[in-house]
Amino acid sequence: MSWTDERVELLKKMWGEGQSASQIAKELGGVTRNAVIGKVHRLGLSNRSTGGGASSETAKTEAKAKPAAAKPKAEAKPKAKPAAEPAAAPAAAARPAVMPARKAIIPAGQPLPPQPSANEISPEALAKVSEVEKKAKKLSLLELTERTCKWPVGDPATEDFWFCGLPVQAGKPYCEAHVGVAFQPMSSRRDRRR
DNA sequence: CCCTGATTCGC
DNA sequence: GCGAATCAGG
Repeated sequence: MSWTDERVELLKKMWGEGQSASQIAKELGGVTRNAVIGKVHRLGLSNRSTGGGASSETAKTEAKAKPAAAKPKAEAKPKAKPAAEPAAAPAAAARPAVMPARKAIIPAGQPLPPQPSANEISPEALAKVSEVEKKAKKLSLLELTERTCKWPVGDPATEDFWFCGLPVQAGKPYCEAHVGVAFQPMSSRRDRRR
């Protein structure tokens, strides 16, 4: 498998949506997540904050030891926009030309409501939670393990209290549904050193 | 053990 | 340029 335009495009799209490398790899097929990550890096879109802010947190407890590796800050985005540019309503009101910034025009696709919401739990996530709680294992505190969702349900002061107990996803304390309401944001894993 | 992304390095 | 191996961490 090679990185055709289409595949790269899908990669960019999914990565932009915050999909994990493994998910992207699975979707693409024929590649491993390593390949995806490698490509992501080569494309220079490893981190999604390009907004000009020079926010490279690499200075931590670094006494000395500086790898001094060549780090090309590849930027320069080609202008080619393959497709999906509505460009509708050109005859509308004149553009003030004082656009604050390039506000991405939403292609009006079907599944794309990733509006930059600050902190707001999606109704879907909440719905998923209540749905999940129905089939929760209702574990007691002592029954919790490393791999059981520790989301509390009910009032601890009463006997009507239990923990979700569903299998957790990855090192998180909750199952997928509860992780969804516990924290919104993207995968936050930072810090790299060597 | 599951997963995540990051980096290295031989190809 | 590519990606498996490896690393580092949740």
